[in-house]
Amino acid sequence: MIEFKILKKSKISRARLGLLKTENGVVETPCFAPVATQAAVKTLTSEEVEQTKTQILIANTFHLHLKPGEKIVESAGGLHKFMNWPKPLMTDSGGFQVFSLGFGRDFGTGKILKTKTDSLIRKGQQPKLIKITGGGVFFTSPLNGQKIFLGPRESIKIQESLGADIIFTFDECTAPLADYEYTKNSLARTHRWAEICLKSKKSGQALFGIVQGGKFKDLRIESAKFIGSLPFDGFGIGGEFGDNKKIMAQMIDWVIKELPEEKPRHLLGIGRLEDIAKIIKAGIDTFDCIAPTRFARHGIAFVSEGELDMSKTKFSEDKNPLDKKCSCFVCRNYRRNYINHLFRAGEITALKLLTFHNLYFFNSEIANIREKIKKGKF
RNA sequence: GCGCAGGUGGCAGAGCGGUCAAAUGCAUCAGACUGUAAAUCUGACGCCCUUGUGGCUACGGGGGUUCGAAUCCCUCCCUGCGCA
Repeated sequence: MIEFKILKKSKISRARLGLLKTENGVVETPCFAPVATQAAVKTLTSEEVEQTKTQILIANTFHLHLKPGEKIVESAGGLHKFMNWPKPLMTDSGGFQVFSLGFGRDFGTGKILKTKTDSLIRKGQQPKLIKITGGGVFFTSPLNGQKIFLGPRESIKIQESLGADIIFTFDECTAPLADYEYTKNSLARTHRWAEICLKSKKSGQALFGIVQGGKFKDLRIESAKFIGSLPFDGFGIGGEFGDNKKIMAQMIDWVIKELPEEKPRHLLGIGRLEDIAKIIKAGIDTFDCIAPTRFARHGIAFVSEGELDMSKTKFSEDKNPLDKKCSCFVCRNYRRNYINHLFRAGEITALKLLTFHNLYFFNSEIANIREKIKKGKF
């Protein structure tokens, strides 16, 4: 079980300062959760992740079900022991894979639409490789074509075996191309699944219900009201976030107003550097995103100036640390020219150094924000 | 000196008479990435412009055969290997 305590509410925004207590430790919120899909933050050991001041991780039900299978994790004593991460853990339900391996893959789109397209996903339409039904989703593993069925009961059962502190309801993350009717229909299904998840859970893990509804205000509000009315331990806000960033904050706003105040809210899959302040001000307590880790592997350092592509030649003679104000071991000990060299030389150390820095930098930025909230300045 | 094999875009390396401004890989440059199929993906990559079934210059140098040559012939230069 978890306990959520709100220490302070901002008077100038919806931001709040809180403590999320779990059996494996306390999370100071607002807080970022790095993504450890396959029970690992890519390039880092769990010990290294701890050194980035990370408080909580999120792993993935779908991927761990495929490999190595929840039985193996369970027999290892659960995810915490399996990956030697003694701190709080979340598992995503597999609902994101309904999108990422479905329409996301078919249309080559992410959760936020970049370019306007005429193609819309209409009610009744199915992705090429997966089949979404009322009872759950038939996946085709992209790895080997294996067929996997995941519904609310299956997802909860797997998540119980994995043993994270916080688990999520099985939902359908809808695509930004989904039209109103598709989204409405999908939402009804996601709501039904949420109730089933709630009923089928036997463990003492905290269960977060996920709000969907796409870009449609009435659906978002309807979803927040419905999910918010159920006895979840907290709430996830998922799905697409519109055609541009301006809409995103507004969409969070629609939802947050409808959710019970005393419970934690997790924003699923959002967290580029530029988003942090906005989403915390919108009232988000925790959020996860692959950006700091994946971008690191693609050469991007998150620093005070913004996102720097450390693989560019312009850094080949730059003797500065990644960020002058950052106190992580990478910034204390290494210079940009070295990291640039590592990238150009294809050395995997480059990926590790940037991953470490990005996480540390993210966590520091958010720690600063917590301080500001405490002082009433955020 | 003789014999053999070669000289192709930044590099490696295909092509061996037209569909070749020239495969592919690497390198380079630019862009993307938001609950991770991602140490990934996309695009550009001879020069010029009015950006096009456009123009120009190109496959070691020079000459030739041919309607047409990176591709065939002659010659020169260079490289590698072998033999003196």
